[in-house]
Amino acid sequence: MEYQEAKTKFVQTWGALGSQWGINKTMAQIHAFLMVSYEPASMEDIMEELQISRGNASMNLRALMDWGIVYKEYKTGERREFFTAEKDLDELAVKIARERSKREIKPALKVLKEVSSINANATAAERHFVDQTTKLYDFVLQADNVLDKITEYKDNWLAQLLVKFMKKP
Amino acid sequence: MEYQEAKTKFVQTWGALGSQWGINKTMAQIHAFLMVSYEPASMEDIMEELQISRGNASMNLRALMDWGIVYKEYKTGERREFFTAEKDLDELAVKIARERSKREIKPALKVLKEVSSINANATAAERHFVDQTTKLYDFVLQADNVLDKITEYKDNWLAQLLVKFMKKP
DNA sequence: ATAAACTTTCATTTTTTATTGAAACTTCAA
DNA sequence: TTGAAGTTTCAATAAAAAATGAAAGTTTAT
Repeated sequence: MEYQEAKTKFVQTWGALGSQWGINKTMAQIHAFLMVSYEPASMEDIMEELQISRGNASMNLRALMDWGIVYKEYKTGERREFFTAEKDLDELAVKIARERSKREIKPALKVLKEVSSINANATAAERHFVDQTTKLYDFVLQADNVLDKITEYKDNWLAQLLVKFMKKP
Repeated sequence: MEYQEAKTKFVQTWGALGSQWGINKTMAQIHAFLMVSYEPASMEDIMEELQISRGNASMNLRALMDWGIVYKEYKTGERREFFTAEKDLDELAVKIARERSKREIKPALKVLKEVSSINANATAAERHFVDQTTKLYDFVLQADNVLDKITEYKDNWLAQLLVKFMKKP
């Protein structure tokens, strides 16, 4: 396999992985492309490489910047804007984790809290509902806290986590 | 809020969370419904509660059973099949993690390995590509290993993880 | 102030994904 | 062995999500 083929394959795979995890395919592809680009890329470069429209490129670049994992760059003497991706993987993981926690997990927690707090214990079914949603709330809250904790390490959190787990108690 | 309303809200929310994470909405809703059901539910019950067709219910129940998080139950003297969800949250998380690792992460790793192993170091761009995809491979591999390790604990892995992280080194 | 170079927006269209429903299949009881 | 009660399959359809592209908006140089 040579360079161009490998690059395309990588971008496609990353895009597919993205969709499986609820991230728009093109967004994941642009990110993949920028991650392996040696130099900052212009919107034209991206449109060309991924064969997508200007609007699509613009909207997904904006989304990636909102996530904090793609940056705009200005080259002196150049009118156009260029883009680069966060390339530090620890930093990338932390940002994705934070963003998904904020956008998806925290709102879900709020609802879990609400529905587990209803006043209903007339029937066994009602008691079971309250019991189960309470457990779920506790579980998700704890998971979210762990996520917070480990991302505090920032640098090398994954390696540290592995070390901790190698020496079982 | 009373019981029925809370139940519906919970099922809807769990369904929405599912789609955000790449799991078909109905599949997540059926799972949510079964998790808070005190008694095993028949296909009719599920169709009724979620207002979905027989085919849809059948296909998503099958998928949930493939994931190992919903079980068939037979009631003596009953012709119909009943369904229950895995209710132990540690067990549930472990099964989901395993399945997603097997279906999505492992295949992605295979591709990362491939594309990072190409023979290309003629240009700076080529070297950067190999370097970056190698790092990504290592990172994803490590993450997948951590996932494996922590799910080995099975019972209460989340709590243990939190404990480990409370006492920072 | 003008216009060239570039970016953003959003109504429309396309693509992808999920759902339906009816036919085929299975199982069990009589 | 027949048929009633139930389940599965899958081609057709519907719904949801993503992409297009042209018009509107910005920015900068002159």
